[in-house]
Amino acid sequence: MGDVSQLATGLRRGTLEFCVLAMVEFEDRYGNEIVRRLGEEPNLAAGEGTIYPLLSRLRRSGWLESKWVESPSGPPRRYYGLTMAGRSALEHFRSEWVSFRQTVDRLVGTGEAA
Amino acid sequence: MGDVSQLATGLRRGTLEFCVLAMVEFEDRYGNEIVRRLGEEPNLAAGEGTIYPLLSRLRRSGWLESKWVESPSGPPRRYYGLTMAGRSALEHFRSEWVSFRQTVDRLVGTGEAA
DNA sequence: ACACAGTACCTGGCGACGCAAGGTAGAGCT
DNA sequence: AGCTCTACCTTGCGTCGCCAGGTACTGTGT
Repeated sequence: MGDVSQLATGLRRGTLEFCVLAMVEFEDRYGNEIVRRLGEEPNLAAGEGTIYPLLSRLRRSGWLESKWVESPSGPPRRYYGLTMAGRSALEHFRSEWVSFRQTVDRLVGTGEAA
Repeated sequence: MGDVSQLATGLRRGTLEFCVLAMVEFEDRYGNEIVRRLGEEPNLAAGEGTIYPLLSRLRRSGWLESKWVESPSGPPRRYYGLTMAGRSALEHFRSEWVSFRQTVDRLVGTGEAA
């Protein structure tokens, strides 16, 4: 567990799903696209084995909805978009995240333990 | 999983251990004390069943060391302190955290997906 | 002396989730 | 027909937070 490469993995937990929600907030996207875009974020890079199950979970939770769209070249894609519930979940996360971020900054940031 | 109360749980993952490291950076503390202090942090409250195994892991990882100290009233306490490795792990987390925090702020914060 | 509460430590089993590896299938090209 | 690229999904594993339960030492009241 003390492995350094595992550090980012732990941080992703509980945040990644909301980053995905945010990615489809204004524009529908499909799985492989999300994987590629996240791959460009140094701290959030996640493989297919992480994203596809995550998308399925979010769909089952009712936060995402999907529709199949034929690709101009290649197999059909499943496009995801936010549901009402997903939108409010994202909003809720935003406020929760601000609070959480501040707490961690205070405890860990400077070393001034509370 | 869509449960709201689970939100903070996911966020704690990968962060809690470094908050604990930070708590014993300048002063040795014992398990129950850490549980109580974390309980006062709204976003990081964690029970004994979380903290004691966490402390054991950090000890096995070589990031914490411990010594038994008799209590002025009550059973003996196991006090934890940072090792050299723990100190550098904490430093590493601090820089990693800043980077991670910025990425999440950018992706989720305003909704302006990258 | 005895029971009882308070403090302090630890563990077993469960569920959630990230992830590597492996699997299926359509589209296009030669 | 064979090959490659794209796209989707599943299986099995390890990690970790957490609930519930368990042990033990100390001090207090009767």
